[in-house]
Amino acid sequence: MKRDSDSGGKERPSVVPTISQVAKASGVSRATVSRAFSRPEMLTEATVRRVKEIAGKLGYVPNQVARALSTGRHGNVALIVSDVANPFFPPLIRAAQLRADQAGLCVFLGNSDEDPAREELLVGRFIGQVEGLVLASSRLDEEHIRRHATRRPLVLINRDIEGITRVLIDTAPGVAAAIAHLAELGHRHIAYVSGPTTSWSNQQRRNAVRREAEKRGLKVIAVPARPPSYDTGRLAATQIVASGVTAAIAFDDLVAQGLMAGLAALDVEVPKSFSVVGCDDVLGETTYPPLTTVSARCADAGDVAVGLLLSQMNGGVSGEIRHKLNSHLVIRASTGPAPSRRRGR
Amino acid sequence: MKRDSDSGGKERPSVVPTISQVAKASGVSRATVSRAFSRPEMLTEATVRRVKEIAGKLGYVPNQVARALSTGRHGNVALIVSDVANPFFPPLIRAAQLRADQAGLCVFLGNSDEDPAREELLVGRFIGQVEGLVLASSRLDEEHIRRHATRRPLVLINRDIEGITRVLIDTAPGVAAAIAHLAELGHRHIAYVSGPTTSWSNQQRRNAVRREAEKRGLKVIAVPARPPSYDTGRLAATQIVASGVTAAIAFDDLVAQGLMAGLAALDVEVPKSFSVVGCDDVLGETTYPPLTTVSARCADAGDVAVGLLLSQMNGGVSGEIRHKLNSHLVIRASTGPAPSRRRGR
DNA sequence: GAATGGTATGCAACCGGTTGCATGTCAAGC
DNA sequence: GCTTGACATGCAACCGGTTGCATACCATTC
Repeated sequence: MKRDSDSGGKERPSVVPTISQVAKASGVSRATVSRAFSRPEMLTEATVRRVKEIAGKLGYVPNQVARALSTGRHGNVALIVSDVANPFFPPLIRAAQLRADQAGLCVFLGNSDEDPAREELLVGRFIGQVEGLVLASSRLDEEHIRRHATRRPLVLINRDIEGITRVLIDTAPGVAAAIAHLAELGHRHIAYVSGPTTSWSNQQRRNAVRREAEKRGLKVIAVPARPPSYDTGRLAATQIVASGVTAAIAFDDLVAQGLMAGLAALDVEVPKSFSVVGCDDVLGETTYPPLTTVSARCADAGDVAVGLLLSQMNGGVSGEIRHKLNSHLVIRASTGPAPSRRRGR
Repeated sequence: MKRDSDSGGKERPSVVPTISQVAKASGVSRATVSRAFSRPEMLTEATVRRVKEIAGKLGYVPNQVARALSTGRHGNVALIVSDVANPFFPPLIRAAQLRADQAGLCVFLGNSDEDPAREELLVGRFIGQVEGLVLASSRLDEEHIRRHATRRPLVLINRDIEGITRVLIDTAPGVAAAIAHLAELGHRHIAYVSGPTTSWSNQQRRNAVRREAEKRGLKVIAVPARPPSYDTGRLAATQIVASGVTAAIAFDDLVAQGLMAGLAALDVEVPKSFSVVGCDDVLGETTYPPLTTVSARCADAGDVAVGLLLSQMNGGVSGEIRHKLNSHLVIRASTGPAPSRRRGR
C-alpha cells in the first residue's frame, strides 16, 4: 500500500533504502546492519566499515520512527510557549533549541496563544512522540499538568507547582533594586502596571513591588494593562499620569515601551518628569529613551529547563528541583530624579 | 527491555495501554480496535461505541509512532528558520503553526543560526519523521535543497529556486513606493543600507532601490550593515552622514532602528534633517520616531507556505508554484521633507 | 430451502528497526 | 588433538499499530 502510493501517485522516487536492502547488498543479516549503526563496538572493525560504506553508497539512513517504536526512545522533546510573538520567548526558544541540539534531540514547538484548551490539545498531540516536555508560562491548570507529568518527564518555566521540576525566573531581587533605585532618585509615589492575574511572574513582581515599597515608605498604586502589550501599556498612560505618581514599574518591557509612547503623546517627558522601569530586558537599548529594566535572563531559562529535562530523562533525578534564576537591575536612560513638587505639572 | 526500564528504573507507571489490551478487554480483535479509531465507518455503530468506551476507561490513546511506521504518515512537518530571535520570524512561525494546527499536524522547529552546516544537520534529523519541510531564508546551497526536495515535499520562503515550490515576499513594489515617497519629499541623494549578500531579499531590495532611483534620477550609494542587526545599523550612521545623503532605506527594520539610534547619537534629527525607511514592518510603531517602512506581511508567508506544503502532501500539485506576496509602504514619522541645501549641516 | 450478496469481523503479514539468545569460528591452553 | 572460552554474527521475536483478504453471518430473492 505504502510502496504503491509512493511509486505510483507521485514521482517522488523515495529511494530510501531499508535495513534489509543494506543487509542483502552487503551480505550480512539485518541485525548486523543495525548494530553497525547503533552498537558498532559489538562488531569487527572491518564489518562496520564495509556495512557503512555500502549503506552510504545506497544512501541509507536509519529510520527514526522504526527505531523509536522498538526502543521507546524517539529523540524528540516538546516546548510549548504561551506566545511565540512575545519578545520574551524567542531568546528562550533559541537557547532551548541549542541545548537540545547538543544532545541530538529534535524539538517540537507549540504555541498555546494563551489558551488552556489549545495547550491541552498540543500536549496531547506531542506526548506520544516525545521523551519529555517543557512548558513555558503554562496556562494549564495544576491538575492537568500533574497528570501529564506522570506520563513523561516534564519541566515548567515560570510556574510553581510543588513536586514538579521547574525553573523560575525570580525577578524579586531585580524589582527590589528598581524600587531602591527609584527611592534614591526621590520618587515617593509609584505605579505598578500589572499583567495577567494568572501569571506567576506577575504575582512575583507585584508582591516584590509592594514589599519593597512598604519597607521604604513609598506609596504604590496598581494599574492594569491586560493583556500585556504595547497597546495596553500606551492606554494606561492617562490613568497613571492622572493618579499623580512620578514613576512606574511595568509588568514587562513591552508594556513599559507602550507606556513611554503614551506618556510622549501626553507631553510628559521621560525621564525628566516621569521615570519608567521595564521587566525582562528583551528590548535592549532599542527603546527611546533606552529603558531601565529588570533583566530576567530568559535565555538561561530555556537552557536550564532543557538541561533539567535531559537529566530527568536519563536516569531521572530523584527529588524535585526548584531552580531559581535570579535577576538584576539594568539602569539605562528612562529613569531620573523625581521632579520637584512645585515645578511639576 | 523497554517494559523493564519503564517499570523498573523510574516509578513512572507508564500505564499506556496498547491496542492488544483494549482488544482483549473488549473481546474483539486488534484489527477491530484499530478500525474503531481510524475507520469507524467500517464497523457497527454498537461495536465502535463499546470499543471506544472501554478504550476510554483504560486510557488508551493510539500510538502515533507505531501508526506512522505502518502508514508512513507521521502527521509532522518541520519549519527551519535562520534566526528565531530576529523579529521577522516569530510572526511567521506563529502563522505557520496555526495553519499546521488546523490540519492536525505537529511542527518541529529548527534554528539554523545562519549556518548552512547546522541547517543541513537539522534537515537530516527531521526528514525521517516529517511529511514535509518548510525552509525559511535557507542558507543551504541549491544542490542540497534540490536533493532534499526529492525526498519530501518542500517549500521555500524567500529563496528562489526554479522547480521548487516557493513563496517570495516581493518587496520591490514597496521599496519602489518608498523611493517615490522620498523623491516627492525632495530627497536627491539616498543610501541603501544593505544586508547579507547571499540573501534573496537583500538582492531584491537592492535592485529595486537602484532601478527606481535611476528612473527618478536620484543618486544612491550602498553602505553595508553585516550581519544585519541593531548594532551594525547604528555603526553605519557615521559613514552615512559623512556621505552627504539625506535619506536612507535599510535592509530591515532592525537595521533602520539602529541607524536612527546612531543618528541620534550624532545629533542628527529624524525626520527633520534625515529620513529613514525600514523594511519588514515588524516593529510597528514602537520605534522612536515611529518608522516608515515597507510592510512585508511576514505572517502571511508562514501561512501560505504551510498551505502549499499541505496541498503538495495531499495528492501533490503537479507543476511548480512560485507564490509572490506583495508589499506596500507604511508611512509613519521617520520620513520628512529633505532639508534645504543651504540650511543643512 | 438453497443460492446470492452484502457486511461486520478476524487472521496474519507487514512497516523498519532492536535485541536476547543460540550458534559458529578461531586461537589459546592442556 | 581436543577442550575451552571469547567473540562475531545470525535467528527470530518483538515494538504497536494498519490493512488485504478470507470467512462467517444474516437477510433477500427465486
